[in-house]
Amino acid sequence: MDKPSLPSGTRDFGPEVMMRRKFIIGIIEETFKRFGFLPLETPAVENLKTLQGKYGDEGDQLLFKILNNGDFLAKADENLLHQRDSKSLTSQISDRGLRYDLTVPLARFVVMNRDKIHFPFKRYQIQTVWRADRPQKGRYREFWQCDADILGSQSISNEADLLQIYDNAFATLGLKVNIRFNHRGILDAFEPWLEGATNHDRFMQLIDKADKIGFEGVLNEITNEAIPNGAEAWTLLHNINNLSSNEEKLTALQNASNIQHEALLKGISEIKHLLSLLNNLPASNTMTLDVTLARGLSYYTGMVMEVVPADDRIPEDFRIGSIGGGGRYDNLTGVFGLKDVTGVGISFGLDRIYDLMDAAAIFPTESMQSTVVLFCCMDENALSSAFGMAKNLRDAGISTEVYPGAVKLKKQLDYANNKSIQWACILGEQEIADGTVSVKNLISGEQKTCPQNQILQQISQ
RNA sequence: GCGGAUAUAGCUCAGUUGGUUAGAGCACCAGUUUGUGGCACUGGGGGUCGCCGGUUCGAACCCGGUUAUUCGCCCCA
Repeated sequence: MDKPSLPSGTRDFGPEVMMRRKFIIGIIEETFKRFGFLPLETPAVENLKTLQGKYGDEGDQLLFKILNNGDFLAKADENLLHQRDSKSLTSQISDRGLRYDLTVPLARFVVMNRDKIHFPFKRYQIQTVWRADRPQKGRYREFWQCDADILGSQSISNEADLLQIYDNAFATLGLKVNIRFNHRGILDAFEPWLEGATNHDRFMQLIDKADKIGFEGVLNEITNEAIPNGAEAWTLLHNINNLSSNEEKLTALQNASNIQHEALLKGISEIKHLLSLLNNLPASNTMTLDVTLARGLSYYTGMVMEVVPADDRIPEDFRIGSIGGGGRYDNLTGVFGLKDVTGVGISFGLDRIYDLMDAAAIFPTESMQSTVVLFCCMDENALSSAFGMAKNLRDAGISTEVYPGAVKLKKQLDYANNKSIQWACILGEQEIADGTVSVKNLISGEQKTCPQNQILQQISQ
């Protein structure tokens, strides 16, 4: 018999893990709802046409593709088959793939349902996505994203809402983070100075690595690749970032002579607007303008945001990238034929948040508990009384189990112990005869015998 | 797509220059205790040492290949 195994980059989530994942999901979902977002789910499988060309060449390679059903090779091109040309053959033998993120399915949904949707459209979506990436620490082939997006509203108040969602959710989770934001307009303003779009794209790719390789590391790479004025531009950004307040950074940007550009003015004014909305609201986490934040080359066109852990309970050596990110993208639905719909959204990286909270050991105990009361019967005759009492407790909202069968008491109490059940209600010959039940507190060891209709009073003391 | 590391019981791992019957802890089962858990003690079940081949009188150990996992790089959450 073959040893059972999992495909690499995928995981089972056992009951203990699921309890904690649900704890996280519950808080994120509750926060989304409290800001007026409504749920959306889309299929795991999308047409490849929907997915391809949306994530760049690299992204296309990372798509999981599904073989067509039936005799899929029969209609395939003879030459391509003979040449073993996998890439060209793919389009002939695979029409569908697994979704790669939640944003493209959202765009597809909005375009297909434009007659039913009222803008601004606020939806959240908590589902699995798949990427055929090489797995490594904090990176999986199957993972979850928790997205909230607003479509069809240009107002910066949406960005303000999203930053508050980050702050609220992580505060409720009990994890300290740093919320960073930037505006693509600020970075776009560097394009003339860097002498063109190609240099600019590469520059943004490189500065995105600052977290990993530091100021010097980025500077070296920029120098190696001889990006015109790259070193100066990077130094300017770095110096601005070292200023202590968001306002000082904005002033410095305004005064930087090499990057004066329409895009910069738009970026600065939108950030000022954002800060004015958030100014008087108390926040649990720091929100800092990080002028080096680029977030890849993807579709972002306005504000970009990112969440990084900042909790001292996380072990020093536990390095993991961002645990959330988002931003504004103009013309989100353009590729599907619906023009001029702007969108802004954020995403929570559930799996990384879990890994962090696990490493920092900050899951509250209530995220672990399930059953509160276990009925232990000494003989089969007691089971029916136990069922009656268990129903009453459940009706009162208390998670209750009746141990299956009248096995040895030691075994039943072991079971309760392993499951961290707080109360054992023991029913033997004596209790049944007297119409009582022995209620034992498994934490203190205390045990009292009481009438069968008074369990609730016993355990709520 | 490229590089490094690892692979021994259900899990985490020991295993001496290559030498008899491959070990520990945890978990599981039973007992000490026929109605009282956590602790302790005693006993028990459990292994194709990833797989294939080679060297050797003899391989968990050395060599080659292969597969899987994992950590980095590219890229990303």
